Amino acid sequence: MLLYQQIRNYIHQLLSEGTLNTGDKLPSERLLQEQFNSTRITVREALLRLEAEGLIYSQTRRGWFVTPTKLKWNPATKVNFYELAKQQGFVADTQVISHQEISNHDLKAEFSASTLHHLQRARSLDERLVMFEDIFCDAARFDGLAEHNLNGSITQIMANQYATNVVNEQCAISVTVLPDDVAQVLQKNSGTPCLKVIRKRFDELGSLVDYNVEYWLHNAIEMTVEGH
Amino acid sequence: MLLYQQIRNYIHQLLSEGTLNTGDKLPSERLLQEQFNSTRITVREALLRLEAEGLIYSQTRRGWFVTPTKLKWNPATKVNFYELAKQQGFVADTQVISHQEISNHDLKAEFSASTLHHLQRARSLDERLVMFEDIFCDAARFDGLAEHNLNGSITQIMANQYATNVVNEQCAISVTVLPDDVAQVLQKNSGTPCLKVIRKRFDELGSLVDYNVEYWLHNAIEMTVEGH
DNA sequence: CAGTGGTCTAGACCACGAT
DNA sequence: TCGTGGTCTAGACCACTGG
Repeated sequence: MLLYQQIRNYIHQLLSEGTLNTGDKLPSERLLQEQFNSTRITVREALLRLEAEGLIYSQTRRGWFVTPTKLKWNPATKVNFYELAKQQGFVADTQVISHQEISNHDLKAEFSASTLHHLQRARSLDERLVMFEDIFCDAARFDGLAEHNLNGSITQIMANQYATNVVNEQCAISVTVLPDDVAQVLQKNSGTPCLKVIRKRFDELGSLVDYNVEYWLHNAIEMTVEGH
Repeated sequence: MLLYQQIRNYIHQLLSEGTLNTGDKLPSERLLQEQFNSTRITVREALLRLEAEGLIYSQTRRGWFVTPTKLKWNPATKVNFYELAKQQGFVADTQVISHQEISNHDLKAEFSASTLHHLQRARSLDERLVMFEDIFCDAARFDGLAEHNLNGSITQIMANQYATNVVNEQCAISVTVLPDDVAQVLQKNSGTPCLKVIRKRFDELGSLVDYNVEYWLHNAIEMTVEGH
């Protein structure tokens, strides 16, 4: 059998035995290298595959760690992020990365607005950064948005402060890697796999309320969808 | 800038310029190595990231190729696979990998059945293998299933031959890698990233009709979901 | 047959983390 | 200061593809 598969199997075994548990640090690359009389290149081959598999993740120059349980999330329900996380035993947190009003953006046409809010946020579960999002919405419609607490649910602010209710939503879900700027915020290497979710949300009149682009670490989330 | 990022950018550029188009073969690893005065390890670092990004894919010992457009698919609608592919300009194909009746499986309880059909199929778009699926259903309920054409829509067979209609469906979607046996069928390396979709489908009475596990090459599909 | 990707060796230097 | 992962060099052999 291939050497990197042997190493991979070995880690699999440590995981299934319970020798390694959620959040634990793996043996260092150099230790594994010695243990298998191999080289770091080969060891990393195994580790990168385990990462792609979603079982482990790395923290730059700190080590490799066992991935926690995935958050189960249904994009079609409007459950509050904190509530959802809490139900599943996570402590959730949100931080605003930036907020500005922009006037030259491809999305202007779709909103038929001259100025848009552009809000960037990052979210973490149990102190682990797992998601980055860009939120766009009409600046005129949501005038003074920034005066509210942007760490919480935007949906709630829209409902309570602007009498705007989302009644319809379209998601496009694909697998890709974190863009470089996002990777930096989430403290990951560029090239880290992710689930990209583009969400368009509409009000009763069918007009676009907001346009969100979310990047989820691929090993942090499992999506559920119900049909018909 | 990092060398592998330079190589990655170079390929990005070839793609955006149109020098490389859908299905084209990339320069060989050794050619890129010379061009950048580098080594294959570094070149492969770049290529593997581009693969994770979904832009290119490799065919063992044949080369690296530009990924075709992704199929847009809504798991909650019951559109025929062939029809969907055709609408988007693909030629679709399905092949049955295996079919057997099994009597010892974890799913037995969920079906409250003593024997299950286990059908394995692979699907391709434009001759490119992109999906593998395991289908489980009650062997007693769908007695003689194998006498029908299993290359087509199972949903249709169930509706037309067994008066069974799916009215409800639950999907769980996650990112992982192809299991080794699946990788072999799809002619990929084990460790290839994929989108895993577990689908449970129910009839009017709320009883489980079938249980499907689908593995989609991550660069072959984009899912769309509509909510509320 | 030559060319390709897949795997592997045996090193190296760096920047950053923990202490 | 030392251990860690991140990046990189300069090779090698193999199995398979394609002509």
